[in-house]
Amino acid sequence: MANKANPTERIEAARGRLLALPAEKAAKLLDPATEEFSTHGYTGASLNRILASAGMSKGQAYYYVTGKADLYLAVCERAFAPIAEVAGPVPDTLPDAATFWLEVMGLIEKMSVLGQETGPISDLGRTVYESPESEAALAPLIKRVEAYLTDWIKLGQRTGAVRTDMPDELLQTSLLGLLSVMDRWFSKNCEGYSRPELEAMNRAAFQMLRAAASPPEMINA
Amino acid sequence: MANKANPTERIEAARGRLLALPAEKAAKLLDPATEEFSTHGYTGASLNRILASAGMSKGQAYYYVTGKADLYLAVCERAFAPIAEVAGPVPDTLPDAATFWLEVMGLIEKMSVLGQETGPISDLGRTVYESPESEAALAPLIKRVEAYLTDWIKLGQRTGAVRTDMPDELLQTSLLGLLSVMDRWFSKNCEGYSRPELEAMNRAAFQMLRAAASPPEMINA
DNA sequence: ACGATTTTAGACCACTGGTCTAATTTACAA
DNA sequence: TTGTAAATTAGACCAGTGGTCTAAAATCGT
Repeated sequence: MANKANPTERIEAARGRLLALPAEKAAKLLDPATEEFSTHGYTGASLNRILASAGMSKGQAYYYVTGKADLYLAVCERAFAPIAEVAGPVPDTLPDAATFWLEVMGLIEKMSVLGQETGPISDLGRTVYESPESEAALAPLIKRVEAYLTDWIKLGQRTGAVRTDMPDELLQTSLLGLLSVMDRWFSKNCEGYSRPELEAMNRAAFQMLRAAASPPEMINA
Repeated sequence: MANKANPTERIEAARGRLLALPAEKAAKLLDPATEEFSTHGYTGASLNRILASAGMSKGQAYYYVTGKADLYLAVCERAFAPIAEVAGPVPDTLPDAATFWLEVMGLIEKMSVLGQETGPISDLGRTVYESPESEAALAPLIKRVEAYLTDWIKLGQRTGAVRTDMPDELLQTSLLGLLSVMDRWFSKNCEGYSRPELEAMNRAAFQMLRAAASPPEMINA
């Protein structure tokens, strides 16, 4: 039977079917969806356009995904999966602030390299905070990312590398915002610059992040 | 006559009629529209809902505004007008970096005071960069704001207060992003804190902005 | 070969922003 | 006051939206 299943069950059933699909088959739906969400944002994206360009019927798609929000979540989870993989766990302790920033720099480096391989994930990333609707759709994903970032910030604070003079949430929001806006810029403009120029800019951007995050005592004037 | 007017003429005609309206009459449409755009973002907002809650017919509204994009622009321009007013012109020169930051601090202070008076403008502000569609709709407004910010940054660079080690656009994007994300946080969370706490947080946030913008030479470790 | 289950197709629904015409109201002149 | 031209309003109408649902088709296990 299993009819009249409550919504939670329904979405989980559909999710299960989608995940059971061979990646290649899932891509038939997720690829066009990724393209559409990237270029039009969440609310602006057209499900019908996605279906048309995927060559699927509505019934077929809705068998693997319960709606637009669900599809959006699936798209983002797939897109961000490699990043999550390369991220790795947050260390428990570090000797001092300097090594903390070295670690962070390495992490960012890895991610930016990955970003260039994987293609422009930023266009999709910028849609995340587009509207209350999009945030709601991605709530589970967002929660995980923020928890991860929080762990790093807390580690930074333990090592004395990160300021402790404002509420955690404000600090975290600010740094995440700064990071994402920079990421967006780089992914948009990286083609106009040479490798050495890019590296210099990367260094400057990293220094900016670090300066923002560091305790105020470390600033001169 | 004046039929078959080209699109530019049409929108200007409508704009003229809207501006000619007594503010109180215009508010009948713009107030519900502001509410709707704030809570649902640009693409997510429903024109029909706005019209219903304004008690206007479609024909009436479209007489003063040529479409959703146009209405959105009108809403944002009205909402940001007082800010633009209090902003004032950018000085030509300043003696040194310290006074530059004093000026900036004063400016931010003025704006945050105004923000608390005017009500939560940030909910609307966050919708600006929601999607390509919303950005396109606000293009004229965005251009003006960014030009203003650029002037301040250039002044800061002339006085040695602001770093010059990255492309103008990256610097500007980053600082604007940082500012807006902070503004959003404050407008959302200011009610949970006492006055002294708020002031302390404000100081910390400002210091963070300053640290990010300052030339790297000014950082110790 | 048969019955049960999974999968697909697409008609259908209430809604979206936008256009257009016809009616109404307003303004002004004779 | 009346007549007429212009400004303003009402709402039917259109193609397109995300989402639901039923009935047919394909697949599987026995």
